[in-house]
Amino acid sequence: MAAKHVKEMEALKEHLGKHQLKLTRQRELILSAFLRQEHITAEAMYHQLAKSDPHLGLATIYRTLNLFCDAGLAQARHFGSQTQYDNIAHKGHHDHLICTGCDKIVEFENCDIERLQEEVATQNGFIIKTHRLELYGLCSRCRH
Amino acid sequence: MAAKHVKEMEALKEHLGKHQLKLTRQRELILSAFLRQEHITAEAMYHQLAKSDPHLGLATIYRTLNLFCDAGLAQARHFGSQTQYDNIAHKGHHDHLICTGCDKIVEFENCDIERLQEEVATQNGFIIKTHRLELYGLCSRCRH
DNA sequence: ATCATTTTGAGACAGCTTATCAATTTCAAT
DNA sequence: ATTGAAATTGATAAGCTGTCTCAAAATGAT
Repeated sequence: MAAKHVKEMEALKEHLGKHQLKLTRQRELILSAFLRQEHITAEAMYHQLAKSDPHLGLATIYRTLNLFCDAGLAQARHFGSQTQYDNIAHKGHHDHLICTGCDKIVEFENCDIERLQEEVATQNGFIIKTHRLELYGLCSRCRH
Repeated sequence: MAAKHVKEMEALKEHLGKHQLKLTRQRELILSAFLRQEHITAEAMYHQLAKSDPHLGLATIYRTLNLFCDAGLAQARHFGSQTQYDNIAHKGHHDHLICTGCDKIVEFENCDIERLQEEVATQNGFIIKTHRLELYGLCSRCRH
């Protein structure tokens, strides 16, 4: 367990304590790997951790990532046919401009949009954990 | 085919023509049903259309809804374990607030966000055709 | 160290979507 | 209107993602 993830480790322990759950070697391992990512799928983590622990089961990874969601450390987001588990602590979110002509993807960040999103959420009694913004259109080259 | 959906019907025909695809009774039927919805799952449409055509296959509905996505009439959105097909013409410009606690969906519209999106796109040489904005978080009840 | 409780790993299982393929339908060219 | 190549359909098998089952192992309070 890297020292820099102590805060998240404590948060997990607190959740475990409150719900009569136990701290296991696997949960520590998966948390450590998870906190290094911005977002990851269970399958990707399964392959990534196969080196560290070849016997770590896929079901355990799913269970543990869902546990992280319950503990407020992760956020599940359905993307394509898979579930992405977002690292809530991770900063530096960016959105996407996607050209439907050539599939080019441009990443961008806009504080004003983020602020307005918060405003909308507050008006509706929501607290935002993550978001997804994708703008689909034609880039300058594909516009002809 | 209802007369009010002529525009979408033309758009579909144009797409079919460009890709050597054919206009079938099923495609007309499914388009007609789809345009009456704001968003729908393949399964829901399957049951809904069972009255009109008991032999219409589920696979055909999936294929056709995906065709509508290619034609720019629909947009697939993965939510929970299912895929929602959004009616782009009907939906116009509204986005979603999604509660990850109870799966509640609140639709909203915000002109300022739309304007900023256009701004970002212009700065990057893009012309937006559609977009998707989803805010994930907890609603007032699930926040505890 | 003991022992009730929780967790794990492996595979079975379930839900949603796509692939397969023979039979049918479409549509451009007669 | 008929023909025939190509696309589409319907039924179902197969694939993929994620959850459930359960015996064996690990945890942690005593």
